[in-house]
Amino acid sequence: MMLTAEFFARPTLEVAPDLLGATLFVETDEGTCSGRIVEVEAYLGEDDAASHAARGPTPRSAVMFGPPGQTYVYFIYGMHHCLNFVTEMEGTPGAVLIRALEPVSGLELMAQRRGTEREVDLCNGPGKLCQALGLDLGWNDLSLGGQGNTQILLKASKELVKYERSPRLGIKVAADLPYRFFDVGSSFLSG
DNA sequence: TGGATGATCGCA
DNA sequence: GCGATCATCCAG
Repeated sequence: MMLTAEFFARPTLEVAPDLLGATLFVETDEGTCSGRIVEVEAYLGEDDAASHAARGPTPRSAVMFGPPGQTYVYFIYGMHHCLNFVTEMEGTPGAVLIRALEPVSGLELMAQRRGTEREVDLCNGPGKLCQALGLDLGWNDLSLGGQGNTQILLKASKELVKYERSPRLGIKVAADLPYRFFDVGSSFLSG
């Protein structure tokens, strides 16, 4: 069962834990890679100072105010990309940051892109997984599925994932909010 | 523990 | 325009 925009058209804090266990597929000219989502973070609107949407829409954050299910990919620290999926109804900002994956397929390609053979180091961080999957700004504001030889897909989980919450990592404001969700038993987490 | 490295955004 | 900031990663 593939996840569609409908899955994301609800409160961000409900979508975030439900994404745990889902499988993310990224198809490119080089091949297809996939991984099981084991760690995410929720970013809200004006009540969340750490969110790019906290001060209203900007050229970058406008995607977060758009229709649910769209990708939100941004460039940070001069060298890394981060992948989110937009949540909430159109007009209401929200997104879920994908922080870590358990590699499932395309490990050879991911290892080549990452420059390491260590399976545990391929996707255990938001920047790492974008590098492993070949994601950059060209993947921003895309719909799930779509057409052509490059596409991004999400397959729902059949299992019930046991997860925990914690404060989000790598932020200095709103650092107390417990908006990080992670698979308790996974050994592919970031941090 | 700090340096790389450049887009983004608020304010001038 | 300008400079502070940044949802990170890696070497040392």
